[in-house]
Amino acid sequence: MDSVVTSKSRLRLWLRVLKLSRLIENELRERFRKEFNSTLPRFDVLASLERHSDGLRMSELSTVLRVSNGNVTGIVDRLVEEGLVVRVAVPGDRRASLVKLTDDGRSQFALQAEAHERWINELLAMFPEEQAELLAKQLELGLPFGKALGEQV
Amino acid sequence: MDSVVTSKSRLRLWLRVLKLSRLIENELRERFRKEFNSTLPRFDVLASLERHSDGLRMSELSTVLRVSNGNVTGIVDRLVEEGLVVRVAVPGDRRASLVKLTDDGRSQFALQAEAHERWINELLAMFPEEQAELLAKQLELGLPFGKALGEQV
DNA sequence: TCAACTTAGTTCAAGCATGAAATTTATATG
DNA sequence: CATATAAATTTCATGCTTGAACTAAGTTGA
Repeated sequence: MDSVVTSKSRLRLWLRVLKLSRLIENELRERFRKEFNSTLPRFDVLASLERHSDGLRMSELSTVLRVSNGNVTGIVDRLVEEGLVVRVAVPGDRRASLVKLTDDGRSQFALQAEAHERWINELLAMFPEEQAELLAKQLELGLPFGKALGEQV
Repeated sequence: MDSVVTSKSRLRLWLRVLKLSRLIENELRERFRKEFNSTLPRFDVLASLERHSDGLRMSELSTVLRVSNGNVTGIVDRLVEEGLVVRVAVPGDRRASLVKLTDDGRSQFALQAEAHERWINELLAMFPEEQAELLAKQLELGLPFGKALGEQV
């Protein structure tokens, strides 16, 4: 019935996913700004560093977060200015640097992570836990070209 | 078992949705750039205008697309430069203007829309149609604070 | 009429994101 | 060793996005 290549159902799925993620992201952006005078990208960097307590190189950060190198440079610059992270020299390699959370960064992150989890539960409240679980599983299976890269989460 | 407010399953769901939408968006961005020397936001504007052939005001565009006014100004400026849309004066109201597709804009959009649909099918190929249908439906139900605004899609 | 308010849109500064070019340092290879 | 190549990061130009401030035009009502 449909053409060989094109399925309207996938397009519909994509539009739903996009709409949902935009909605949530916009709401989170606003809350991060108001509550913490911060942003989602900064939170993502802090979260990655929290998970890797030995620190991460700039290039590792950009792999884990799947964003460009230049992007990470800017975000880390601002986090350094704010005293939430530091760039530590790497002994064997003067090109590289290791980014680490400061104590302040770690405690800021703790606050933000608690709020983040609470907000997500609030914003996705229309999905009963069982359904959320199921949906997460279905979406996981389908992760495309997920060629075992950094594998965040 | 879980705390009253917080459910890990919703957080997991959110992270899946975010990951999937980032992956697709990044891929689409790259393809729009390479194939059409254009962007997703520009495509979104063209798509809205195609749907509303009488044209849309700036404020209507920003409502439909759920982005800020200033944002729409910039994107439309560039589309006007490229000759894909025009700003038409509104008879009764000298503050407003109606944005409309040009013939060129309409035919550019046709090309892009065909490719877009094809790409989505390719990128979401791991979801069989039935599953895509089902997932789309489940995600639809849950649309939060979807207070019957512009109702894109 | 005309001042107060509202509405439509633009401008602006800041931040995020990209890809390409440049810089600096490390590593090979002759 | 010396030079070529590769790797880690930064810089830069461009574009998207926001929220806040601003301009211009329409609307209201004393």
